[in-house]
This record gives sequence, structure tokens and C-alpha cells, in this order.
Amino acid sequence: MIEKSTKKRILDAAEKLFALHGFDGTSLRAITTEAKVNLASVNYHFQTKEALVDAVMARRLEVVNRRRLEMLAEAEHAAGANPPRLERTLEAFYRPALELLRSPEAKYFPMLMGRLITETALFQRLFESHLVEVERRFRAAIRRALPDLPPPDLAWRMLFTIGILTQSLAAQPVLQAVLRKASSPCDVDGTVARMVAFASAGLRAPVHKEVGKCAQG
Amino acid sequence: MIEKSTKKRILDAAEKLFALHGFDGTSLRAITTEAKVNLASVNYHFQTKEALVDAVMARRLEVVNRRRLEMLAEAEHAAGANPPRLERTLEAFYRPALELLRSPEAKYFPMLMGRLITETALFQRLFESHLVEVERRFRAAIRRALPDLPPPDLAWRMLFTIGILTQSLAAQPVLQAVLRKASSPCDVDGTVARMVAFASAGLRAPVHKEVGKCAQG
DNA sequence: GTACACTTAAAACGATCGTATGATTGAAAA
DNA sequence: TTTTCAATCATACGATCGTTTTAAGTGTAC
Repeated sequence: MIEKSTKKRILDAAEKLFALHGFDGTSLRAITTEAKVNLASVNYHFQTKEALVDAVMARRLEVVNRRRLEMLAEAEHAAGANPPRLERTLEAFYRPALELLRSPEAKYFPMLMGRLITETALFQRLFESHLVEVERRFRAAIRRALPDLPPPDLAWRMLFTIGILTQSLAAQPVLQAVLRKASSPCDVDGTVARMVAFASAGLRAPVHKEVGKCAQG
Repeated sequence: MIEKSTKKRILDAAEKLFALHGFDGTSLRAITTEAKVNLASVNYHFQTKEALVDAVMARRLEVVNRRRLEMLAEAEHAAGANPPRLERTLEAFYRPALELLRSPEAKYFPMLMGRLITETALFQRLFESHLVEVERRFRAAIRRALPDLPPPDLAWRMLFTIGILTQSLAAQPVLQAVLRKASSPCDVDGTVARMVAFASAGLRAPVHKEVGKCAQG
């Protein structure tokens, strides 16, 4: 087989090590050792570590989010004038991320996605370039399916819906002891089905009236 | 007012900076500068950075988890021979963590809890000492409330239930733009009510039969 | 064969990291 | 007053960090 280019070797090694040990916890030397390339080649191909981080994230986020929008568009087309079914909308959001677990090539990336929410600066950079449209389109689709849900509750429930995915991705190395062989992480279809079942029920839950006041803001 | 001890000053500064920038992203020098104490006092009071991290987490996790078990015990007592209501069980899990947001003293800790899941080594250390009993007791309570839920689904749904909290805590600095003023983070009662409504509906969702096979294990 | 652009290599830069050392402080114990 | 000891101080150690420099290869066009 054709040997991988230096650039791709760096991206793959960085993706793996970033996922396992975090961005700050992974040195460029660890990456170049794993990738079996020279240290300076990182700066040659990516200039800085921050740019390498962005490149690692962008490479897969592009694919995942394009697929998400595709599947959402298919769901909307299939529904015609009606709003797409909530379950199908949720699957369009969850599945493209989880499908990566099947690929030996990209299997570390989901764990990395699970880290994204805690990396404030990186998240804000990526949100504008890769997530803002996804958020907008899915919000609109869920809104159409649940027209009676007040916007604040919609916002909170979308956050919870994302949290279901994030937690499952981030927890993979650590919660397998808790999930005592409950279900294998590579059972993508089962995981998607479980997430969709949980999230759709949560999104459809009756809205509690009493919302407390906030003293500070 | 009485000035805080050096040890407490270090813990408070570390809690804040760890929450904002992560463990690897925060140097001991940044902590001692923020705390206005000498660099060497960290090693005098805590020996190593890792021990400081453990101390920062243990200080609040002890309180939060004690309160969780207290509230769960109250719920079980109130229910008598019956299983405690799912809503009350969930509130016992969520509320003690969110109440910290009210306290100026501890307001950074929830964000730090949101980081816990991505710190594999730290999580495993803390799980055995602070979380294993909480997990066991809450699992049992939810199991009693939902006796027909197969154990694998219970495990997954508990993971999702935790994810709702984790995401909300970790996302605070970053998702406020997304949650465009939907609800203020210091509205603890409202947030708890929204989490409980979502999670209880998700936990009670009908179980989808078809669970895919896993090719790899 | 020479010129040229692209890529990789070895080595080192200054900065910053966690940690350790030994002196100094200050108040209680004797 | 003298002794004692926990606490704090300034300082420095060796290691490792991201980044840079300079040179050596590589293939292609002329």
C-alpha cells in the first residue's frame, strides 16, 4: 500500500493523541514520534500548534457536518410540507458522528469531539466556521416539529440533546467500567437508536410552568 | 473580615483557573499569582500538582455527593415501601451540583465538574473514592422506578442523564451565545426543573427492540 | 548538468514547566 | 529569653515546551 504523506501522518497521530490526552496534554514531540516524522515538519506544514489543532478538527468536522445537513435535508424532503419527524431529525444529528467509530481511520475523532465543549477558545473558532449553520438548521427543524415549545425551553433541550452525544463520546475511555458491557461502543445502530429514543422523549416532555427568577442577571 | 489561609487561597485560585483553562492549561505559577501566595507554598501544602488537583476536586465533591445521597434517602423515606418518584430521584442528583452556582465561593466548581469526564486518570481516581456509591445508589433507585427497563438500556440512559448535567456545566462559558439569553444560568430552580423534565421523559421512553450486533466485540 | 521549488533533517533557541533547596520569619512553648 | 517549629520566602534546578534556523536531500523543468 502507498505510504501516507507526512502531512496526513501528522494529522492522524495528532488526532489520536489529542483524543487520548487532550490538546494541552499532548506535545508536538509526542505527535511527531507517534507519526514517525521530524519535529520541524509540523511547523512546516501547519505553522503553529494551534493551526494543527484547527486542521485536525476541520478535517472531520467538515465531513460530519456536511453529512448531518444532507440527512436533515433528506428528512425534510421526505416529509414534504410537514415538519420532518423528530426521530429522523435527531438521527441526522447523531448518526454521522457515531458512524466514525466504525472506521479504523477515524475512530479516535469522536472522543475528540467529546472534548470540544471544554475547549472554550477552540470551540468558538470552530463554531463560527463549522457549527453555526448546523445549529441553525437543526433548531429550525426541531422548532417546526415542536411548535408549542417556548424558545427558552427549546434552547435548553437542544443543549441537553447535544449533551447526550457529547457525554457518550467523551466517556468512552472511562465509563466502560460503569456501563459494564451493557452495550458495545461499536454498535452504532443500537447507540443511535437509544440516543434518539431518549432525546425525542425528552424534547417532547411537557413544559413545567414554574420558572424561577434570577437574582443576579 | 478574617483573611483566608494560604491553603484555602491556593484551593480557591486553583479551582477557578482549572475551571477556566483546564488542568494542563493552568500552571502552578498562574495559581500562586492569582492566589497571591509564594510558588513554593503549593508544594509545601500539597506536595505535587496532581495532589492539588485531587484536593480541589475532593473538597467540593464530598459536599455535593453527601447532599445527593441525603436527598435520595429523603426521597426513599418519603416513598415508604414504594420506589421513590423518578422526578425526585433526578432532582436529588442534579440539584446539589447546580446549587453551587449560587455560591460566590464555589461558582467555578460546576464548570470544573463538567471537565471531569474528559480527564481519564483523574476521573478513575475520583470515581472509586467519591462516585462509586453515588452511582450504585442512584442506579438502584432508578431501577426500582423503572423495573421493566433492561439493564443495558438503564446503563445507557443513566449515561445520558449524567450527560445532560455535564454538558450544561461544561458549556457555561461557551454556549451562552447559543442559548441567547434563553435562561440565566443562576436560575437554579428553573434549570433543575428543565433537566428533570427532560431526563425523566427520556428515562421513561419506550425501549426500541432492534439492537444491532457488534462486529468487533 | 544546472537551476529551482518543495520537503525533510538535525540542532538549537528562549521560555516555561513542576519541583526542590535552604534561608528567613513569627509566634507559641519552655 | 531562649528554643522550637510550622509557614513563607527568594531562588534555582533539570526537563520539556513551541518554535526557529540552517542545511541536506528530492524531484522536475530547462
